[in-house]
Amino acid sequence: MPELPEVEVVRRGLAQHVVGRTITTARLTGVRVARRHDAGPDDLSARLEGSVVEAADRRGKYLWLAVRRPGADAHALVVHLGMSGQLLVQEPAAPREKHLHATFEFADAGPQLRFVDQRTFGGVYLAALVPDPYAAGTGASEHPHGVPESVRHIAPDPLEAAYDLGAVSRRMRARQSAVKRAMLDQALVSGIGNIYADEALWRAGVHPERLCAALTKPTLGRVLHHAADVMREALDRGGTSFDALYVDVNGASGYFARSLDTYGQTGRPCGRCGTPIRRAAFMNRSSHFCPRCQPRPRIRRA
DNA sequence: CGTTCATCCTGAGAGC
DNA sequence: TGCTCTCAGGATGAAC
Repeated sequence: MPELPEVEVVRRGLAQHVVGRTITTARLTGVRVARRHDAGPDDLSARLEGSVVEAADRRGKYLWLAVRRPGADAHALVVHLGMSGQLLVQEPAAPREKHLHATFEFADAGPQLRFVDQRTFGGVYLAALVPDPYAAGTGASEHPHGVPESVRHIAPDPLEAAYDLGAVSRRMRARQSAVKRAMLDQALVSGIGNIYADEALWRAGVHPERLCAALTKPTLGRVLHHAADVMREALDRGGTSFDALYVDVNGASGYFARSLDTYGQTGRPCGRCGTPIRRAAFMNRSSHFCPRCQPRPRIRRA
């Protein structure tokens, strides 16, 4: 479940069903699912055995479990869901999903944690925890265990206290690139993907290919404000599910798909002006927008 | 700095 | 029925 609301739904499921339990066995199928774990799948399995899950944390689309073996430092079991990854909490006797890549068993012999991913763009790996480079410095951090070293380059997402909308819009304005490209840059602001970028731009009435530098600061602020807003609304409805690929840890779908105004609405009337929503290729993927509410940039880029 | 493009995979749906 | 083509919630690295 790729974007922030969907990943947060999964994180909450992990907090409820996995935190506090002790991992006895981690079974990885093949090498691909653990390809980002440099020492290989066997090392990952071995290092997880006997670990207690202390927390389920997230930044943007990156999810991790803080795990600790008795007497050792905490580490992060990082999970990225990619395009089609799922984390499911299932009884040991439950049938194996077709694209099951990892199974985590617990000392209580209760439900297992399973990683299922049709396309295997996602994966799991173990990483050291380092101090959050974006921590505000004052008071308690939202990430008391820190962040995985591999997540250091990921900027705070709009639902974090460390998120600074003013700073992001300032950095954005300095860019000579399309506004949608900047919104999808996880090192600038994290958690936004193709769906919520299109939705936020529709709400703000900004064409995805407008140059950041050509937009006013208030306009950029509005775009970012809408991005946070639409993701909060989606989270309230359990995320966006188009099919069975995007479900929570119990296999349940979210209900935000019916609330989408542009994404996947090609040809349907714009909710504001009735003009048919258009789809255009952009960054090797698709943008959806209203050609009337979101006029094209006047100057075409070379 | 930026951008485009390819790549990693599987499956669904359209058109022929 | 089957074939080909396009498309899909993402991230990364090469080449320009």
